[in-house]
Amino acid sequence: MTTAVKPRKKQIEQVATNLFKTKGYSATSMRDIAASVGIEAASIYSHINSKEEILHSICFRMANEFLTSINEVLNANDSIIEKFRKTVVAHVDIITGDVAASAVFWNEWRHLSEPALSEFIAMQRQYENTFKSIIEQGVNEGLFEVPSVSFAVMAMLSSLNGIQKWRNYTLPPNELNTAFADIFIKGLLK
Amino acid sequence: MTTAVKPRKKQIEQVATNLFKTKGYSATSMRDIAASVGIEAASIYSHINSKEEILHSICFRMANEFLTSINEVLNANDSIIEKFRKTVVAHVDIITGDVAASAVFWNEWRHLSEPALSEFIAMQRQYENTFKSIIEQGVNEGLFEVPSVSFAVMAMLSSLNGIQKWRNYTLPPNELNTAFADIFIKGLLK
DNA sequence: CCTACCGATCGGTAGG
DNA sequence: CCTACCGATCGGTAGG
Repeated sequence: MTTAVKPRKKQIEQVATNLFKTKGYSATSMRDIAASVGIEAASIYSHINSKEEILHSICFRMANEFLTSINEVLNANDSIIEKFRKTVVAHVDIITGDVAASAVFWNEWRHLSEPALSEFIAMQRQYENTFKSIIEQGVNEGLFEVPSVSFAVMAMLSSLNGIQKWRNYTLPPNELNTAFADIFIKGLLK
Repeated sequence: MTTAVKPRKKQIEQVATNLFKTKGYSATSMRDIAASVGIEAASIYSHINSKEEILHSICFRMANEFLTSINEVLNANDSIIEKFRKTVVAHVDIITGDVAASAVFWNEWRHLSEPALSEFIAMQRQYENTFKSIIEQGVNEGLFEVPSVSFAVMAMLSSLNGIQKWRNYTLPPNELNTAFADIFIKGLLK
């Protein structure tokens, strides 16, 4: 029986992700990460170049996942309500699929330095704007009624992204995604 | 014309709150705070005992505000929908009333050490449970329909608490509070 | 409120 | 992947 050995680099990133989530990026030292992996701090640098490189990798991987997912939904041939539902479900699935990485993505990106910081913020805005265009279309079709489209997007995203702070999921992931879709579709309907 | 001079201690706390919000508690040094106030780092200690004391003060002040507010609503003689509405409005008002302190309350409390940490978590739970009891009563009266009361509370609170991360309010505070109440009442109604 | 300073810890490097 | 170590910075104190 062979044991699947996780490549060190992946292991370091995973351990770091969990520590970044629990303690925060700044409060997590390279020695914390090394100790969790079971090696010396200096040895980490055989696999990665800096602490920020790990943060960069997590933040941009998640940002790409979110953007890829919303673009797929956008290109499908669905009603606007269905597009909205699919976007919410996909967003929740990405979060529950990797809660630790989502927490880092949402809470620790501010510790990126330029130019990565600006790039990351631009990706965030792009995602928000795509989501906004979906709600906007729902309003234009007379299906949704909102006091402000920006408000609706931000209220939604804050709610979904908050999952990573929950002490428990309250519902299993495959019910959580549709529960979110339902509550917000109802909330936005005219 | 006399200029109202802010007592040093209050000034230090306010400056620290803003820095904790922007950079995070761990990444904010006493020297950062001192520089923003315009004094030397060592001079801070004439007014406060430790960095954590500032965090403690912010977190517990906000926790008490939230708990006081929800208990007032609970004791009023209103319909359950009205209680729900008032709770949401009050919650949003507290956040928009001090966004920086709310951000610290929501994002930095994990850096408290025991026994304050456990006390703080208990207060959070108490608030969530009170909110939960309001929704539960709405369900019992046949007004609300939710897949899980815990889910509804957490989805709500995540959404409201997310305000502190918004790049802009999307709506002025006196419309934001009722917009939140409306969207979630609609979302929870049977 | 300042100067001067403490021990601890940080991210990271040299060299093997 | 390790030992040994670097300069910088941390929260905080002594003493005025």
